[in-house]
Amino acid sequence: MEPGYEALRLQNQLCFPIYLCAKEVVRRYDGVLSELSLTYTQYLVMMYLWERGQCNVKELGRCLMLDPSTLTPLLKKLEQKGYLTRTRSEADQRNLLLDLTAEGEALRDRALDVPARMCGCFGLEPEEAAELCRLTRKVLGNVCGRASDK
Amino acid sequence: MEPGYEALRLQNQLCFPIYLCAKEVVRRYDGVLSELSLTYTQYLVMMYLWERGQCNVKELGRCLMLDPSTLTPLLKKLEQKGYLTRTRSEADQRNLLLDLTAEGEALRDRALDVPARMCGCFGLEPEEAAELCRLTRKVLGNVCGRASDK
DNA sequence: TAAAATTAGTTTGTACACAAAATAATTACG
DNA sequence: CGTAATTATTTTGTGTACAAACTAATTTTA
Repeated sequence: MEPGYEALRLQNQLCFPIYLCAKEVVRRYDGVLSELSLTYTQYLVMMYLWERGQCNVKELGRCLMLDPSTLTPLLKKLEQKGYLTRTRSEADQRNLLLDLTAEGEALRDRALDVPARMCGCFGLEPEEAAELCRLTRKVLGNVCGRASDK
Repeated sequence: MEPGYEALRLQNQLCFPIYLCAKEVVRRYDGVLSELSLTYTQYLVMMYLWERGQCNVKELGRCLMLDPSTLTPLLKKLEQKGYLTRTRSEADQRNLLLDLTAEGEALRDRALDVPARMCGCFGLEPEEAAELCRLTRKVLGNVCGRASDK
């Protein structure tokens, strides 16, 4: 109708399908992960710990790109569920050390089929999945790099 | 190290770059949109209203894929900022009609350069952007369709 | 047409997500 | 060595985001 506003049309925004896609994927994960008493973000934390073992909040936040103020309450919840312990480092009391409990370790086996179940519902061919991975990583690299914004 | 857990490695999760990409893109938008006193989600609502004009909460939620309970407080904030009005429909008091104010309409011109500024920081070639759009829409279609999960 | 079912929106509760400020511990420096 | 600067985490405040329960209005139906 009005000219000059095409760029502002919702259907022309690349950000919109990206935003929706991420939101719905996370939602689908949450449905499956509820069986393990985990949310999507909690699942990311557990994957990190299963793979790398003990770490502190800063390192976890750097690898998952999460703010420490997001992690503090989340880690307390995982501790309450009995999946990890939070202990101040002897060497440097500023560092909070995160360690899996036996129950946290055991959860790994119960999570083994989650990736396959979720990947199946994406409905992408293998090459498409690889390309989606490449493109999202590319955008991520550009958007996060210090901006030459203006 | 341990065998059998490759599928659970963070680097093998397609969901992770999708999740990060969306989060960082929204964050970048928020930075730019703060000049207009809008958040990313509020910007989506304004784009819908700029394009389609009056609507009710249900229709807005259907098109933006947002829960009405997310929209209620968000719309109250947009009303407080003076960008829209919330009025019960005469014909059917259940419907809450959303209308742009003059200030809300005027905001459209101030938002005109947002798409170009943001698109530029994605750093994608036009074909890549088109492919990313296609792939995220495809995943969205599969993930949202009633699940043949299990 | 009066009760039942449906519909639209709001409220409540839980869980991210991050900026900014605050706190506590350690390191650097004068 | 003692104070300033730095570092790691937590707290506070704001803003989504959705499930479930709730309210009010309308439509269906017995």
